[in-house]
Amino acid sequence: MRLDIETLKILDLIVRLGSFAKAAEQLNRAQSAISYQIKKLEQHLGIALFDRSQYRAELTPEGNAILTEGRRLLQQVHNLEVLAARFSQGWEPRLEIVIDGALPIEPIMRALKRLSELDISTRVQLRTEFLSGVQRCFERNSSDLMLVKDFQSNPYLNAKPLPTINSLLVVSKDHPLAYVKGLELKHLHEHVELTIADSGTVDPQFQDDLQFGGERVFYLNGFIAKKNSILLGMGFGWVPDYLIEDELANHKLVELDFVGGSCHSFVPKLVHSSERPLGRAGQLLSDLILEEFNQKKPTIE
Amino acid sequence: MRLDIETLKILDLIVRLGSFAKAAEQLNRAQSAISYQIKKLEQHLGIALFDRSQYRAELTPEGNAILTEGRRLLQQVHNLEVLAARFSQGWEPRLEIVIDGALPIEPIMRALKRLSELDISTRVQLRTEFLSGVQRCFERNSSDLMLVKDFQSNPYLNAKPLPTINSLLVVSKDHPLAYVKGLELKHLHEHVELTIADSGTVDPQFQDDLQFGGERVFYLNGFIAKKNSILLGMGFGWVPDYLIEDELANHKLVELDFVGGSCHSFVPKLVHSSERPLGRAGQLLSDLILEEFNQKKPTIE
DNA sequence: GCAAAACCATCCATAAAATCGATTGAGTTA
DNA sequence: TAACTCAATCGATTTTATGGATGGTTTTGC
Repeated sequence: MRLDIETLKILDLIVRLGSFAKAAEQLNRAQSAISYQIKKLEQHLGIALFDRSQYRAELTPEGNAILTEGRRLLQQVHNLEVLAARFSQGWEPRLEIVIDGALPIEPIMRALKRLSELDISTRVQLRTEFLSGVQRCFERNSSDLMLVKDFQSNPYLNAKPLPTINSLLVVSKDHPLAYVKGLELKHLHEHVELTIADSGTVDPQFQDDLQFGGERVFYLNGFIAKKNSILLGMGFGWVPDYLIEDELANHKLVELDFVGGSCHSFVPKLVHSSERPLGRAGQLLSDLILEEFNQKKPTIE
Repeated sequence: MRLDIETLKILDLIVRLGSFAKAAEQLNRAQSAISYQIKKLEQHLGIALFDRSQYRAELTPEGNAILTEGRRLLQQVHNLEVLAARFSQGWEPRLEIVIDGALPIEPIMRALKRLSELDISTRVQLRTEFLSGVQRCFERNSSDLMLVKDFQSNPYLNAKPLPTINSLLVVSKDHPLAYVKGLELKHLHEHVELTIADSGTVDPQFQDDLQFGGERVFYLNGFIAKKNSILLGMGFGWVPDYLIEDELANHKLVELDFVGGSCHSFVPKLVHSSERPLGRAGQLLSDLILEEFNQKKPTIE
């Protein structure tokens, strides 16, 4: 004999309609069933919810207090059922995404915002890693989606290409290498290279294959820090072009004239594993991300 | 087929103990009953709470989300049951008290504070009225207790005396009446009388019987306002002595030498109606109020 | 002022549900 | 490999909820 939700609903209905009989009618039940339930509730709680001394059964003050609490409870029950309904419609409870810090964050944020505006119950967790750290995090945490610059393929990973991003080899306009024509590797080795620490490994041999192998390499933990360091003249390095459009236009940064090339393109991928199929929110977010990327950043050859 | 609390408790227990079987044992039920309830819940919610593909049934992410919400719900159910338990032990849900503004508020506040420290669920409502307004409010609102200077008795009202309070007829030291010996009524009539508006009636004939009937009477809405007005030299009036001990000691206020007497004692009463018997909190508060009054303000002859 | 209607409690028979005990098959431990 | 543990399932049984009828009030409508 326990407190049950159904009886609280009955209590609420009785009070709203004003009588046991009306509540019974509304619920398509016999009035005796209503009386029985209320009596049972009163016995369980050990208090009189209704004062039956008058013609109409009236809520006691205690009953009123219980009703107030009970209504709060009913609201919460409703919330729980809505949550369950969402899940049963395919909305997964949580969605974890890992992205490479080299990719622009704005389209992702716009996609997340649009997802959140749909008022679904899925909780989204976003992580940023670098280089191999993305895939390592994706696999270790069984994440649902990853946005990578590059990844080790396997039969279960399903990748969709995103618009190409160009990385430029740049340096501050005040740096000794600026405006020098026909730079060779040996020239670069005389200066500090700024790069991003791979968050997936501590072993330098697996670092970014775009490194030049000079003696002085500074590892930074994000492209914003890298860009700022380059702007301060600390060294040279690769930076995605979308981050430095302004600085290139006003010549605070200049592209190096490196004989090996100063522009490097890559095709970022949106990846998920078919071992862990995407739920409804995952599919939706996946679509939104593709849409946002393709809308804002037209592909460059 | 509705969501019921009992099943949420079972769900919680399964997860805490780690298996259906252990939960069944703890609940002194057969394991089949537990399976049955969980299956029913899953059908009701339309989602799988457990993943049964492995040896041990494991919570799905959806199940985990439901469990989290469910635990919140169980907490609320528990609160409701505690509330009911308090009521069944005699703690009434609310308690309304009306006091006369002429009485000192500190002992009442101390009593209320001590009551609240007992962590009971009774909500206390306090009102301040003046003179007949106290009883009018008490009767109109079916209040539980009143603290009055005076009241119209009836067979159902049960009054307990509180320590005597003295009202003094005082005036500012700078007022023309100050230090005048042998004042008669006609002298008083030449000056402004300050008094408290009876909150129970708008008809002046039922006003405080201590009024002097002069032509210029200012009605104020509280003793603090009255005291301040007297201090400013606006007129004379009765003020309870506990409010003006300091001012009398440093002679900012002086007692009038009125031939009709300048000190008027009254015995405040703590009253409740036997038509509405006090609940447990009412009795307790009643005791606390008596204790606080008798402790702090020893009776004066 | 009287009859009809509304209100709620109670009783009893029955329909619906939860539970038990036993069994099965899969997985784990020693 | 034998002994356990785990959870699903099934049929029988107990427990609980419901419907319908009745009775004692009080209110409403005429």
